[in-house]
Formats: sequence, structure tokens, C-alpha cells
Amino acid sequence: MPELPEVETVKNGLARTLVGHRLARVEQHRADLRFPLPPDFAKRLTGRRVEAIDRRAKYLVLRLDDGMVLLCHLGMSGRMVVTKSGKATKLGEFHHDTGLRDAHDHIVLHTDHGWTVTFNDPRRFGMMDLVSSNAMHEHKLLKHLGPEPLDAVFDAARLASLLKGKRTPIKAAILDQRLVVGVGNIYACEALHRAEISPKRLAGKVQGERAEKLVVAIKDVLNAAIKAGGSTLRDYVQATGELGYFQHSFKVYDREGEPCPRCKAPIRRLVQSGRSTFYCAKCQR
DNA sequence: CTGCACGCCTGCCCGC
DNA sequence: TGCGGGCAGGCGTGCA
Repeated sequence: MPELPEVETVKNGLARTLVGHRLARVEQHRADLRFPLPPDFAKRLTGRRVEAIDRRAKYLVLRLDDGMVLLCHLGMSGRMVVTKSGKATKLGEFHHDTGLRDAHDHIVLHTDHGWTVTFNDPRRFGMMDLVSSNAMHEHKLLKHLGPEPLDAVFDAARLASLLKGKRTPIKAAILDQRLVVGVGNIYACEALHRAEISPKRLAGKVQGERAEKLVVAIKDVLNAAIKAGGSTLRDYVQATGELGYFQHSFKVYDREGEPCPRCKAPIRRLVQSGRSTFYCAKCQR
């Protein structure tokens, strides 16, 4: 489910349920997700109070009352399903009154006030880890991450300098989490369309005016998507059951053959480093 | 160092 | 109806 706007939406949904509450019981149904879960994972979470929930890049950061942090990444197909008394609040199609568990419900957190948060991830590209709060930014998976795109420090000058001399296509560059975090395949396509930049343009040649337009496009598209509650694809459901609706605002993503909303030329699809890119060959240069 | 293909998984959709 | 191929919001690894 996740690019930055979806993770941000999940974060907000989880915060309402978890912050200020203790994890009275934790179910762990697998030893590993993408990576092995740490030893005594469920045991170490049990009894902890969730102090706050943050986001870094596409990682959820649950701050616990013992100075530890629960890091979660949703991968491609991970979801957090919030339920009460074993029933979905809405639309949680696999949480029936019977209490039957879905085959991909890997971790279930039960709070001290009768709510559950279920991490469900069919493809298991997601991850969870426990790390001390102090050491979090030195975590192997976090230490090379680039700037947050919505931070003020991420501006045209910063982007231009990050791209300078890069010989990869700009589409690949903005997907690279070492350059800037949070932008995934959908929002990369959408941001490049907004900025009228071809996904094939050499990253190093996105400078000056183009870098300015791209920074604005990235920030605008992410902010608009957050406001819409993220994008809901293939019937996936957000944390509390509400559906994000930004997918209705896609200009190019998954719209091959449809007319470009700006110039009416047909949207094209191409594959770059193994991933679909959707773009308008006429107005993106 | 850089850029890119591959693999990790399951599920769904399409064409035959 | 069944089956195979291609595709899917991510990212670490290993290769040239």
C-alpha cells in the first residue's frame, strides 16, 4: 500500500488507536517477514505503552515507553487493520465475528482498551524491527536515507545538487531513497507529469528552472495525496477502514492510452529499471 | 563509486 | 473452467 502519503495516513490512523495505550497482548504468527523478527519480539512488546507514532521515509516509528522504537515498513502489500472486539470497524472483510484469522495476519497488537491492530501482508515485503530510540538513525535500513521531501531543507538548490552529474534517468533518481525519501512509483510518475519533465531525461540535466518545478511538483502531489487520505488501489483498505481517494486524481499513473489531461496526447507506458512509467511524451520534456 | 537486473512473495487479471 | 504469463504502491543484494 505504501508511498509517503499512504504511510502518513496509516500513521495518523494508528495514532488515534494506539498512542497513550499499552499493548496488553501481542500475537506473532511468523518468525520472519522480509527479514527475521528480533528474538522475543512479542514478549518485548507486551506491556509497553505507545508514547507517539512518527514516520521516517516510508517507515512507521512507534515510540515505546522503554526507550525502544518499533520500526515497521509496509512493503508492497502491507496493511494495518484496526478493529474493536474482534470485529472490523468497517470494510475489514477478513475479520469476521467468528474470530477467524486471515492467513496473512502476521502480527496482532491487542491494546489495554480492547482494540486490535493487525499487520496483514500477503507478499511479506514488509518488515518490523525493535531498536533503541537513540540508535534508530544508525539502523542499517535508515542510515542512508535522504531528506524528507516535505521538509523545508528539501528545496530546488538541494535537489539540483543531489542530481548533479547523475547519469541515471530522472524517474529512477527520484525513486532512489538515498536522494529523497517517500516518493514511489505512482508519485514519481505524477510529479514528473506536473513538472512537465520527461521520465527519461538524464537526472544530471534537471537543474535550474526544471529542478525548481520538480521540487514544487513533488511537494504538491504528496501534500494533495495526504489531504485525500492517500491512494487506494486494488481495494486495499486504510488503517481504520476509510478509503483514500487520491487515485481519482491520477493524471498519468495506470492511464496508458488515455488522453493527457493537459495536452490530450495519449499517455504512454514504458518500463524503467523494471517498473512501469506512465507519461505524456508531448508535454513532458 | 555508479547504474541496473534480480529476487523476495502472493494474488489477481487477462488471454488462450 | 483451467492454466500460464505478466503484472503489482518496495528495496537490498550482487553484478558489470
